[in-house]
Amino acid sequence: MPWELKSDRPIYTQLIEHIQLSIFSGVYPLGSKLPSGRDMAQEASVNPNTMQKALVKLEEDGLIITHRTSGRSITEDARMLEMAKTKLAQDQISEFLGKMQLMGFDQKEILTIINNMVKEMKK
Amino acid sequence: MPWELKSDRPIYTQLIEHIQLSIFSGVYPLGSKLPSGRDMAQEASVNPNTMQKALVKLEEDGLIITHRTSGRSITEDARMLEMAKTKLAQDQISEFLGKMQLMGFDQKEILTIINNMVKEMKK
DNA sequence: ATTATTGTATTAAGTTCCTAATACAATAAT
DNA sequence: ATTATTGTATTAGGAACTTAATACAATAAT
Repeated sequence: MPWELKSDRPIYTQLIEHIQLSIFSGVYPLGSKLPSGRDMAQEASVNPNTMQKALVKLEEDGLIITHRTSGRSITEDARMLEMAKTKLAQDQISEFLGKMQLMGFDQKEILTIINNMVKEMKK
Repeated sequence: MPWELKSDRPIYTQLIEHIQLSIFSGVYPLGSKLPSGRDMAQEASVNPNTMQKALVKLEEDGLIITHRTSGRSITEDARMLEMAKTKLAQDQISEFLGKMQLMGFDQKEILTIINNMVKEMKK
């Protein structure tokens, strides 16, 4: 899968999303070793520090583990990965619900609008 | 209601949210005249241009109307206001669903997680 | 007609964020 | 022991954004 980096958004966030998808979809299996940061940077045509920033965030989220001098690997624990995935979702949802409340929507309204939009998407 | 401006987020976005709430909750009734931009800026202890930026955005969203030299007013049309409110919600939801999809979640998963979180919130 | 009040445009200063260049540190490989 | 490879830290340049200062334009009020 190519990296398809655009300039309308920070590169490192796009790297994060790309690698997340690679992990979730099994491109990098559980426990497998990742290419070195420099190699990944070169493959994505990106400065090593930019890739570094993405990888550090992914470690904070619990998706990958770094071994000081021998590279990084995907977490071995399937439940850990599923929890990390759920946490990512919950962070997004919290932020989303917070904004909606700031705009004056209550939970009932939010659910109604979401259900309508999902219905539209399924058409 | 005080303005309660914090420094962890752009001021103008907080002004937008504050004024939105004032409109949605009826502090500024439909069709009523708003204080001048300068007055509102002073009341919020903010530079006039910062308030200006918030007001321009609110006009783009269809919530208020500007009369070149005689100030601004809230839209008179209740349906327009309701539409503007819904559009704000839909913009948020689109952005949210987009991020979730980038992270690899499908619609079913998204709905499941949201329902669980809303259940939690109601406790 | 004059003045005061309104929104608008221009410009600049300050800040934060992103990206890159470079050097450093630790250790696996030989 | 030496070397190559790994992640890390530091620093700087530049871009984008936020806020502010100031001047301008139009018109309602007098």
